[in-house]
Amino acid sequence: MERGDKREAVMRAALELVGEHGFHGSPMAMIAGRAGVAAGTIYRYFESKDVLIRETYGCLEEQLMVSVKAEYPQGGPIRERYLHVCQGLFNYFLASPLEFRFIEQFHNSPYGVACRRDKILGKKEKDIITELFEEGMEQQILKELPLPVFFALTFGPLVNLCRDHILQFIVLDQPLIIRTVEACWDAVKR
Amino acid sequence: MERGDKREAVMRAALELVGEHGFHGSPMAMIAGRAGVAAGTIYRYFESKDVLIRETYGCLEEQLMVSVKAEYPQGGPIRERYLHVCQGLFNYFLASPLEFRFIEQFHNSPYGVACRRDKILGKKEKDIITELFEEGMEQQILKELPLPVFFALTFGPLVNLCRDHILQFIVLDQPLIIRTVEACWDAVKR
Amino acid sequence: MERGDKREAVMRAALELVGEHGFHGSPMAMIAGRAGVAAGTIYRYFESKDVLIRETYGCLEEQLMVSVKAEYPQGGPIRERYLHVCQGLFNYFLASPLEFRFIEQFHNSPYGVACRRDKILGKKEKDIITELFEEGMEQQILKELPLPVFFALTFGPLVNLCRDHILQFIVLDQPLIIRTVEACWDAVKR
Amino acid sequence: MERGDKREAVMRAALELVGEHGFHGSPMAMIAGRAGVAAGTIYRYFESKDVLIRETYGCLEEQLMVSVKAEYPQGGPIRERYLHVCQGLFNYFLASPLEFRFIEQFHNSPYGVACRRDKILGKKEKDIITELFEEGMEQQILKELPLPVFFALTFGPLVNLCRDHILQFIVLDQPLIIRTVEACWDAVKR
DNA sequence: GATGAATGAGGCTTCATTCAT
DNA sequence: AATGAATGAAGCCTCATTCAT
Repeated sequence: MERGDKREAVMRAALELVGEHGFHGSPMAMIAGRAGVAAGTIYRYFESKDVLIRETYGCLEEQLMVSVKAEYPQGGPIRERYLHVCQGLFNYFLASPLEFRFIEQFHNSPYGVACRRDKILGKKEKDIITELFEEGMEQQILKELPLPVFFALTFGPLVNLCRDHILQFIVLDQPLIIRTVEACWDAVKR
Repeated sequence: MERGDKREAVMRAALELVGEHGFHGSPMAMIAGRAGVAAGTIYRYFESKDVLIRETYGCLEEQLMVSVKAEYPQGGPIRERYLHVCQGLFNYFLASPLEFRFIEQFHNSPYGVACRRDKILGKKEKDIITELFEEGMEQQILKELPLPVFFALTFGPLVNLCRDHILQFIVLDQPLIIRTVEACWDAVKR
Repeated sequence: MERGDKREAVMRAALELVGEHGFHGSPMAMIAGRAGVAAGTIYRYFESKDVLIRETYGCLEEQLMVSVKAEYPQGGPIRERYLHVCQGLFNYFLASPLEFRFIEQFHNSPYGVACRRDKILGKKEKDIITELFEEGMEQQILKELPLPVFFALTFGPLVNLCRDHILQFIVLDQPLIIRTVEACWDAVKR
Repeated sequence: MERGDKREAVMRAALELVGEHGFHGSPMAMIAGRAGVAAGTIYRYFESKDVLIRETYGCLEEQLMVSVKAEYPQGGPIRERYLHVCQGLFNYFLASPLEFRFIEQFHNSPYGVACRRDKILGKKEKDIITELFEEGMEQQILKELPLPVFFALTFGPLVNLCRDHILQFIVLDQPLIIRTVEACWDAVKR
């Protein structure tokens, strides 16, 4: 296995195990085992378990944004852009259940809170979705609400349903996804 | 302290500590300390830590339903009942941040998944909210969607915003709560 | 074994093992084994290995001072008091080789340096020996030297010889001890 | 870098790091880093960490003896020779704090004990200082004492004070060094 | 019933040493 | 000869659970 591969393998193992059993159900030794390396080896690539988790999350977030931005109708009507983003997220998550589970676990942990704080306080670059909401409000197409409310109205249902789908409590097909996303649009539009 | 009191004290301590520090940040010894009992004593009332957590959750869920049902306009219009339930939940959670945090932690853990499975598969009695959605669909006031989608469109944003409020990423006051709940209504109504 | 006994047993085990193998040759598990308790038990009595070491040292230092002060000819001539202290230390150390080894290891470690710094900077109460040197200088019986030099001229040889004796590189009997102590007196006296 | 240079570099790095952080604060990887070689490379020159430490010590001891012998008034009066040796050692150690720290660490470790045993049991060649003491006794200039007592009376204070100086608990200047060495002379002389 | 000291498995991390390149 | 990634044993510490008092 080559150098980069090993790093990848460790992150992949962390992704899988955390997705399946949570952070506390995923000891470093188990991650190492799944990755096919010795326990000590992980520490050549990641300073600590915390760092491993955070970097794994970082990669996932990047992938996610890439997937959302793909074919994004920049400059198109707000509604179209909103539907595009939501459907993109749905499709990404449903196609990547492990990634979804990991991201969820991350957000529901001290890591995630700190991360969210940074984002809301604007320490991270303003993303495509924030822009969308701000522009929508300016154009009086969206309701006049604080940003976190838009995020809640959009990602709250989305995340909820992806989880239910992955846990097989519901089956989401394209038509249902579209109808759900349109319901979210009803929530945010004026 | 009497028998029942001791049991209560332990659950209260578990609630507080888990709300503050999560399951893994709340050792049994610490729960015992907070409850004012010896560590071993907890095991006279709860078979294991898992059981303690689950029973504590059970109590919280009951309280929650009581609070939602209070002054519930049974027989009134769907919209009014929907708004009543949502506002009730918002107000309950914002007034009980520890309870909220505990419930959230619970739902994002293996316990929570099993619990949710039982509920969706109908192993538990049909609750007031399910009734509301089913009736609304019958009357063609609500959209035609699977139940889990209604839950997602409603509780997704609600939980999201309560968390943000408790973490002080946003300040929810009554007007904003109302506008948010009305946005959720827009999502579910036809 | 009773509560106090267990604490004692752990310190005793630490004393013995550190004396024999040094700090790094004395893992907590080995100390526990020697003390006849489980590894985790040590942590009921001592917050960490560091604390265990420091408290063990503290006890030894107390014993040492008790032994030095016993029959101390307070108010007697400087020379007599000096010889008394030195002989007391020699006899204590030779009778307690494990204690000696531990104290030595402690002094030659980061712990010991911090401890020494506190003592020299006067953070600890002025001890009987410091008094002796200061009084001796005032009375012009001792040479005019900084305190650390007196300590070096006295404890340097003393510690060196105790080590050699314990390692059986030399055999110290009472006459030799007396002659050695008198040689030290020659070094400090005017 | 040539073969010899690399070996030197490793020993130099070991010296520095052990002097600064002790044996256990100086992992092989860190020594390698400081020396500018790969970790594995060290093992081409030294069988193990133990061997590296011992050989490094050996070099230092040689240097030390060279420094002591420089301008040594061979054949001169005992007192002059004694003062020369002691002052030489003081000056060497104060000018080479890392070397001093390393030597000290070495002596206070299992390595050091074995080393000392060999020296005292005469397995090593008789050194200049031993000669000095033996000659001084013969000439009845020095007290009649076993050799280890002379060593203790001389090196005990010396090492003690060098440490205090390096740790900045005292400042040794030439006059104070001279007065201290003379005090040691008072201890050993008849 | 209540206590809380004791247990020991298990978690994270370090580091001397090896070995394929 | 040199490299440095990989190994895995071993260290410190935590904590759910038990049991003698």
